[in-house]
Amino acid sequence: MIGSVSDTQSDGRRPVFAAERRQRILELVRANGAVSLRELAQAVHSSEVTVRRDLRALESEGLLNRHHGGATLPGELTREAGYTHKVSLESAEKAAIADLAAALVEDGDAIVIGPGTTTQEFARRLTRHSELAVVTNSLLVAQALAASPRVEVMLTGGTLRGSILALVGSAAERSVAGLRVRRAFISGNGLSAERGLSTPTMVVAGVDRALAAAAEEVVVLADHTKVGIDTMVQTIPPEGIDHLVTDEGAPSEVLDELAGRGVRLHIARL
Amino acid sequence: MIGSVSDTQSDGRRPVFAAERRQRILELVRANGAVSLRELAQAVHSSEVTVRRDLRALESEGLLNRHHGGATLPGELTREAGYTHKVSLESAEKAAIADLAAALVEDGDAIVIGPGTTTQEFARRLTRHSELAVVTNSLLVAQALAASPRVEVMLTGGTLRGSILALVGSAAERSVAGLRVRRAFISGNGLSAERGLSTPTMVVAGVDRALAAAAEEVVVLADHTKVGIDTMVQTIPPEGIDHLVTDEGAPSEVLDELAGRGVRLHIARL
DNA sequence: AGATTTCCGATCAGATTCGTACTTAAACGG
DNA sequence: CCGTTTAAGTACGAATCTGATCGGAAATCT
Repeated sequence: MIGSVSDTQSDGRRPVFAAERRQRILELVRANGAVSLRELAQAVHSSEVTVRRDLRALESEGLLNRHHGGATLPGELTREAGYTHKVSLESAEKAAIADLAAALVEDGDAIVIGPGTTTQEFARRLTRHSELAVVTNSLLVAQALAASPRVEVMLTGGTLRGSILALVGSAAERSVAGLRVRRAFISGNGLSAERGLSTPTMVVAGVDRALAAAAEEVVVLADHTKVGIDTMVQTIPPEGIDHLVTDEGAPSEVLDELAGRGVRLHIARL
Repeated sequence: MIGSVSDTQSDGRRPVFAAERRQRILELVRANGAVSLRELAQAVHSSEVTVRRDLRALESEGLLNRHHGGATLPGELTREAGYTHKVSLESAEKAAIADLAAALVEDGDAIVIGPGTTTQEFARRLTRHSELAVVTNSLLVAQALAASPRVEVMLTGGTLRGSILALVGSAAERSVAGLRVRRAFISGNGLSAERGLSTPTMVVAGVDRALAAAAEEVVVLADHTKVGIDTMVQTIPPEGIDHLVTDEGAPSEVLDELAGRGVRLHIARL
């Protein structure tokens, strides 16, 4: 379709090919960070429907993010891969999971807590424990425990990832390298029987692995919307997971498979 | 990116997407710790109803806490009684000091920021800078800068001191050991000409020293209530202080003495 | 403790935008 | 020369976003 160079009439009219138009759209979005659909249509001399189609294609390639009214760069405005939208209504499930997971913690324990809204909820449950030592890379988890005088909170170092308010990077991984705790409580964006726990970004995966490596046992906290889902980067293989805390909505075939690989299941009832 | 598209007069209409607006709201809440609903509505040029909806969505994602009249950072301690009380006190002086100190930062700098209400205020002024690298041991400073994509924030590791939401201890000191930045912006509880900067607790003093040691120049931020005061542990001797940013109320004899020891003075005018 | 003011939640209406179906135009091949 | 295929434009119903209003709840003041 693009190969039809035979007809290059170089006079006043410009034959705008689809690829050329999309490239121009990308340039505009990159230059301004956010451009409205109307402006784009005007800029490339096409109808809004055409631009919409282009945007859909570009979005599927991950080159930009589409919103109501226009498009933006990926990364700047996006939080973690949009999974947070789904999670927004599951607060009851999360609370139940957090309750159940808190039962796995005993006074005097040393534990690791990873970032995530579920683990944050879990951390709130620990304020009544005594003589707890908690290592985390999540600012929200740290703040949830900051007011508890009998819980010692250690934060890993690292560069701050603003979208999830957690510390990542080589410094974060190094700072837990010499650590040894009893249990690590980790969340993620997807959990499948084949690939285990996974998240959509590399840097987050790196620290998650490091956190898990510091613990004798790994406890995964995942509500049912994440069970059976695979995202880009694998963090913990199924064999590395010792406990899974989830809620009733999780597909049983995935749970059975995980149990077959040695994962102990804890199902929270609402 | 917000300021760059501010030429609304020429076009008469600017595309503000929902996601963009929410991001801006988050930015404001993180930078100020607590923002009223009315202020938010005014800042994003939307109705209060819309902001309320946004807040509801953001709260369900755990990114902020909302309550009557506005929203605050997530985490219980952020609006601890003593803390917000202190923030409101002398806010005019602190703001003036922060403004003046922000002028000492240039795009592309690498700086260190210590904990404290004044330095937190100072950090808020840096959200518009580009290509900034900030190292801090204060969770509040980190959160103030979390939403700025052009500022890289690195947190030291360490054990969390809940009362000031800052990281202390040997791990914190170690993590800045190999660091070298241009300027360190430090606050404290007292500043006298004889003993320099001081704080009432040992562990805080330890990190303050470590932070100062990582910078070529040390900038002390202290409002007039701290000038002439000595507290228990000395952190930085007067010779180690390169700049002092304070306000008009500071006793001139102390300032003169400090100037005589090589401290460059920056007096903020209200 | 009671009254007043402020703020929140819910419902409704207006406007814009999105998705899909349908139509038109051009290119390609026989 | 004509049918088929692909891209682009038009149209319309559906979904979404925003702003306004009103009853009720919460906080503040006296």
